Amino acid sequence: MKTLKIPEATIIRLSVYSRYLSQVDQKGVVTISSGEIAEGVGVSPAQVRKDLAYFGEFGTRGVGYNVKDLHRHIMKILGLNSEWPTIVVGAGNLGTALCMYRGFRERGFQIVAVFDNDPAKIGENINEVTVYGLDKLAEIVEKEDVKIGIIAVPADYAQEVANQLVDAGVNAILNFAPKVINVPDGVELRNVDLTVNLEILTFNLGTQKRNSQP
Amino acid sequence: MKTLKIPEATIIRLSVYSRYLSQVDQKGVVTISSGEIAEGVGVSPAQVRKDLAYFGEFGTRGVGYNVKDLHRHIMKILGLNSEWPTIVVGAGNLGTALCMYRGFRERGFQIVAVFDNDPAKIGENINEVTVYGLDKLAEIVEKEDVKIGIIAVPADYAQEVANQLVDAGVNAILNFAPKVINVPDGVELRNVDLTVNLEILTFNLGTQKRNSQP
DNA sequence: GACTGTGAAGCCATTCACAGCT
DNA sequence: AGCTGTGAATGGCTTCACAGTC
Repeated sequence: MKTLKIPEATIIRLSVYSRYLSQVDQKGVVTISSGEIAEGVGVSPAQVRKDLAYFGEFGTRGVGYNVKDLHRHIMKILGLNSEWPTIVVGAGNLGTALCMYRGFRERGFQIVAVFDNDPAKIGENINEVTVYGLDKLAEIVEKEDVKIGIIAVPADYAQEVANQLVDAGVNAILNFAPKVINVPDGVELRNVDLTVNLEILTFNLGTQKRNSQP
Repeated sequence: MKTLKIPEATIIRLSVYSRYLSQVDQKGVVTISSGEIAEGVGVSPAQVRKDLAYFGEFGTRGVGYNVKDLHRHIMKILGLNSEWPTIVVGAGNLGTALCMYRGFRERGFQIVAVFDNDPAKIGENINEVTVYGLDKLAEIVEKEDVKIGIIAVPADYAQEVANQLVDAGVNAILNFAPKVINVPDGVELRNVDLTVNLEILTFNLGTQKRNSQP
């Protein structure tokens, strides 16, 4: 099978393109060029074309891309043509915020349950999502056919929770705990470290000062 | 001045190394090799050495690195040897979660104020941080010497808020709104898009299935 | 004339492999 | 003997430039 490897950077950009296209579509625009997309999201036109070319020929030479078609294609590529039942582990501040975050549902990620070990929280509702004890994890993952788990617990519990998610049958994990965790082959893992991003800013502020006389 | 360009990936890893080193330090370990760091954070030993080599010679050949020294050096490189007063704009779920998030304060990012336009929220306290109207932005940025602003408002307001932050004198912006925003040269900008990360997972789940017969 | 799709070139980051120090 | 620091080699992503299509 001809599966040339796709750069992760390309996937990130496709995700950005798709959001931009849905904005443009809502304005009623029918056709768009790689240059206009590039302008709208801050990359080069060649980059846009190259990214799309990994997956097929979606445009018309001399004309551009049909906005609706291209948007639909990208959503399909990203696997967003169907719903993804998702769970959050950790009903603290971050976990609660994630449950309430609208952006997830808008893109097809429906949070079907939250898990926490604090008895005071179990049984409560966060934005119509019920908090369960971790002992219910496997049961709900199976019943709701959950493939994606989000870890929003303190760093010290992250690995343990990851293990439980894997055992329960989850295939993909988004980890918000600032700790490196290990998962078996075949389980997808991504880490979002909120402080890393602030630290890149402070690093850049430091070098900026250093380079400020041209 | 000899300022060879540092890859951003290196900065991200330095941030991860520093957290790992503080864990190791707390266990009382005095010396560590590039191989052990690599093992602990999931990269190659050569990568660790290369990353550090951009900034100087911190190790001892034949021995390794002194944990405390290396940690201190990396914190200095990242600009984390002093406190960074920080503000959050948007007192919704995400903004509230960010204010309550302990990880920020642990690394020296102190959130000194939150801003929102909702009169019902103004004057309230979130985790000892007061919510102000946006009209107080410039005043507080100046008074508290704030360099970093975090945007946690809906996508449609992100650019407007970014402009106000820049006008108020903020040098660095962390944007959580799923929208491309523009800032003038000299202002550092990073975007954290929570849904992008989920979408990379779903993309990978899709290709995984496709490649599953070896 | 305008814009896509794509091989080739250029550029940047990672890995290799070994000299140099303790 | 063990481990760092680093030039050289590799691999991968981005940009260039142009042939192909409408």
